[in-house]
Amino acid sequence: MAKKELDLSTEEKIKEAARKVFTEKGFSAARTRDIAEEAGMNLALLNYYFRSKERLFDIIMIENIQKFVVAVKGILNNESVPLKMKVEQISSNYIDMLVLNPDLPLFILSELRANPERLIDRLGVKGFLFKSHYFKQIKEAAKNQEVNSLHFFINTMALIVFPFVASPLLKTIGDIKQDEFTKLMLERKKLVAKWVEAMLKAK
Amino acid sequence: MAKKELDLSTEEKIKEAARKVFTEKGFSAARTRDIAEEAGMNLALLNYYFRSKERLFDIIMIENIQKFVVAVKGILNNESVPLKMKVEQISSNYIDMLVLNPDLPLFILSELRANPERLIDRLGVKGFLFKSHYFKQIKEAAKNQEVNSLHFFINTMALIVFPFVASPLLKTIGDIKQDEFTKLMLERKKLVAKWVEAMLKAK
DNA sequence: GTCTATAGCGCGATAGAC
DNA sequence: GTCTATCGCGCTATAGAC
Repeated sequence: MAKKELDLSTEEKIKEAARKVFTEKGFSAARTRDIAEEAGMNLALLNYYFRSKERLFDIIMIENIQKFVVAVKGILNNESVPLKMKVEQISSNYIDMLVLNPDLPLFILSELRANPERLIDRLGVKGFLFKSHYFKQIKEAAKNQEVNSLHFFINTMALIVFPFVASPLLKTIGDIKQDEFTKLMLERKKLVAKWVEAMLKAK
Repeated sequence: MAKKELDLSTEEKIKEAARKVFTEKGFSAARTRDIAEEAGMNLALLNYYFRSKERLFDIIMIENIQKFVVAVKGILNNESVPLKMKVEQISSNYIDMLVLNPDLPLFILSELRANPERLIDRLGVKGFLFKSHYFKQIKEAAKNQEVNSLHFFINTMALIVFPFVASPLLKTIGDIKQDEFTKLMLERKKLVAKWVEAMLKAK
C-alpha cells in the first residue's frame, strides 16, 4: 500500500503508459512495443505483469468506464435534488472529468462497437439508468410532452459528451486551438442545464 | 459507364466489401483477407485494383465524408430559407442518411483522431463552415445571448449525430432493439429544430 | 524482477501460372 | 483479370540468463 504509493511501481507505470497509448491509437493500432517504450522499460515486463495485451487492455478499459460511473455516483439517486440542479451537477462533474480526459469518450465508444456486451456486462450497469431517480425526474418533467422521455436523456448526454467526441473535427474545421476548446467546454458547465430545461419546456 | 452499371464490376464489389469491413472494424483491425472474402474473391485482386490497403481505405473514407457534405450541400447557403426551416432540412437529411449508415459518424470520428488534417485537407472544407450563410443565421439568432454562438452550432450537430455515435451504449444499457432505435431517430427529424429554437431563446 | 534473444504466427504484398 | 503459392516483415508472447 504505502510502498506502492511511494515508488510508483513498475506495474503502475505500465498501466499509465498503456492508458495513454491505447487511448490514442485504439486496441488494434496500439503495439505492446509502444507501451513498453512509453513506460521506459522492456517489452517482456508487460507479459510478466499482465498475461497479454488483451488482458492489459481490459483492465484499462474497465477503469476508464468506471470514471463515467464515479462522476455521477451519488447524484443520480439523490432524491432531494431537483432535476435542473441535478443536470447542473452531472454536467459540471462530467465536463471537469472530460477536460482532463478529452479522448475518453471517443475511445470508449469506438472500442465498444466491436464487443458491446462483453465489457458492459462486467460492470453490471444494465438496468442502472432506468431505475435511477434521475430518470424518473426526466419522465416527470417531460410528461406534458408528446414524445418519448428517452429523448431528453439522450439530449443531455449529447450536449455534454458530443463536443469531446467531435473535437478532432471541430479543431480542424473551426481552426480552434486546444486552450480555446477547453475554455468553450468549461463555459458549458453552466449552460447545459439551462438548455435542457428549455428543451423540456419547448412546444 | 453503362457497362459498369450493368455487371457491378469487380472493382465496385471490392469497394462495397471494404466499406463494410472498414466501417465495422476500423482501419487497423480490418484485414485485407476479410475484405477479399466479403467480396467473394481473392486477396490478390485487392492489390491488383488498389495498390495497397491504405489506398483503398483512403478512397472509402473520402467517399464517406462526402456523404456528410452532400447531405447539406445546397441548404447551408440558401439565403431564402429561415434558420428554423434550415435546421429542419439539415436534421431531416442527416437523420435519413444516418439511419441508412448508422456506423458512419463513429467510424469517421475515430479514424480521424489519428490523422485529422491529412484527410480533411484533401476535402477543402477548412473555412467552409464559418463562411456559410447558415452560420451567419445562427450568429444573428444568438446575438441576444451572452455566449459564443459556436455553442449552438455544436449543439445542433450534437442532437443530430450523437445518438448514432452512442448507439452501441444506448442499445446495451437501455435494452433497445434496432427497430426501436430507428423509430426513435426518425422521430428526431422534426424535434431537433424545435429544440434548437428553444435553446436559442433560453434565458 | 528485469533483461536479451528468439520463437511462432498472422499480416500485407507480390511473383508467376493460367 | 483472376487465381495459388509464398515471401518477408512486424507483431505478441516466451525461454532463459542474470
